[in-house]
Amino acid sequence: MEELLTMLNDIRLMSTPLVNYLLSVIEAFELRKKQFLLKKGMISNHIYYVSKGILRGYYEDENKKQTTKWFMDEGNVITSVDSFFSRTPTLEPIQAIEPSLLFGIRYEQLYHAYEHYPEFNYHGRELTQKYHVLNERRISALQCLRARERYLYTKETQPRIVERVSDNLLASYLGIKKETLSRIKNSRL
Amino acid sequence: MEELLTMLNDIRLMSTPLVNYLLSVIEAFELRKKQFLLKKGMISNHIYYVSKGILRGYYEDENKKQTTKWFMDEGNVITSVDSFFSRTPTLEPIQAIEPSLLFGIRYEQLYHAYEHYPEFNYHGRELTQKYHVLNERRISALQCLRARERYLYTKETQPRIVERVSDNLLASYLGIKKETLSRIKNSRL
DNA sequence: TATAAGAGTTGACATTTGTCAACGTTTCTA
DNA sequence: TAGAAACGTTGACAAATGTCAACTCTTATA
Repeated sequence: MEELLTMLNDIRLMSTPLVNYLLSVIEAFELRKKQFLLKKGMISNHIYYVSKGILRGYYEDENKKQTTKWFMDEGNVITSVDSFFSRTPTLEPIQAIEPSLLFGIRYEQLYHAYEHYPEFNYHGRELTQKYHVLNERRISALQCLRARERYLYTKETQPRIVERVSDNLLASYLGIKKETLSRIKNSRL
Repeated sequence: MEELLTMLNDIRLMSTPLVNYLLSVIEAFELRKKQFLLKKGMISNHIYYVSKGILRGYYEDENKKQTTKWFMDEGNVITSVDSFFSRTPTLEPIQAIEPSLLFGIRYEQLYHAYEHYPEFNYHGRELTQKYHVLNERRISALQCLRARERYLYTKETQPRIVERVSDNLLASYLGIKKETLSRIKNSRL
């Protein structure tokens, strides 16, 4: 919890009333391995800070084929972005890959903070910008690079993630099959 | 200019001092067809509102192969996101596809507004969120769909863009070759 | 207005990646 | 702790997409 406040204060020092409000509404969530934080069809009502563990958001098509859209570990802020901000049922379930500890705030309470503590929009804007920039880079990688290069790029830019998740999940994040990833790793491609 | 203020007031009504500040720092920019708004290696110092026209941001690799990262037309807010927010030289030149009229504000003046008119962080946050959500959807399309489906999805979700740009540029946006796009359009794939 | 440059199409063929099936190894879990 | 499930690897082959070259048709421009 302390670390979350530190992260926010590092963006810009928060006033005591704002801090007190946040402390009064933020809740802790514990997840077991493979447990779901959000299931398909639900509206994402919380945004979470990852204190411990690693999670993924994914998409599952009609044929049950899963595509991992993101991995997030300690220090990151997560939600099903589209669902949370557009208030619609999500196509993107979120699942813990390892046992995880999160701190979450509800949508209404987040917007209450934005309305009543205008300074907090600064934090919201900076955090959204951060993930927006990361998404821009991810789009470049998906659009411009081939399978092998996407793997090397991801290993370079997100080494902790690559070490931490199974090849099965990593392949679906890279947009390739696990067999192809295996061949790439063993230089057969 | 009026339309830009309307767009911002629609997000949340702005105070008169904020409006006056914006009016004092926003400049108009006119571009001819094919003219550059931003060239590779420059730091993106402005963020722009597109009043008339259509532009693209793209990436060019060592072999001069271009990949269009986005198209934006009337009513949108554009910049080279990574460069603008991380204050680094851009890899993403921006070029007008048609003659265009833009209204721009400098980075320093935008942040001046964020600091001195806290209410404006609300607008910055909402706009960043909007494009963040669009990027999330684009990542899904790039990662989950094949060439033909990406074309149909883009025609469905951005019909104005598909009608307005050449197949050459559209193909590079879809991450495929113009020959492949031609075959898709003529149902040979 | 002649000429060049750009845009879209098509065919033949190459390359990349996926599919399916099989197998050994590790890790859960009843 | 035995059996099942998940994971990673490999081979043979199939499907998707790229490459290159040629050709037409339009559009821009000297």
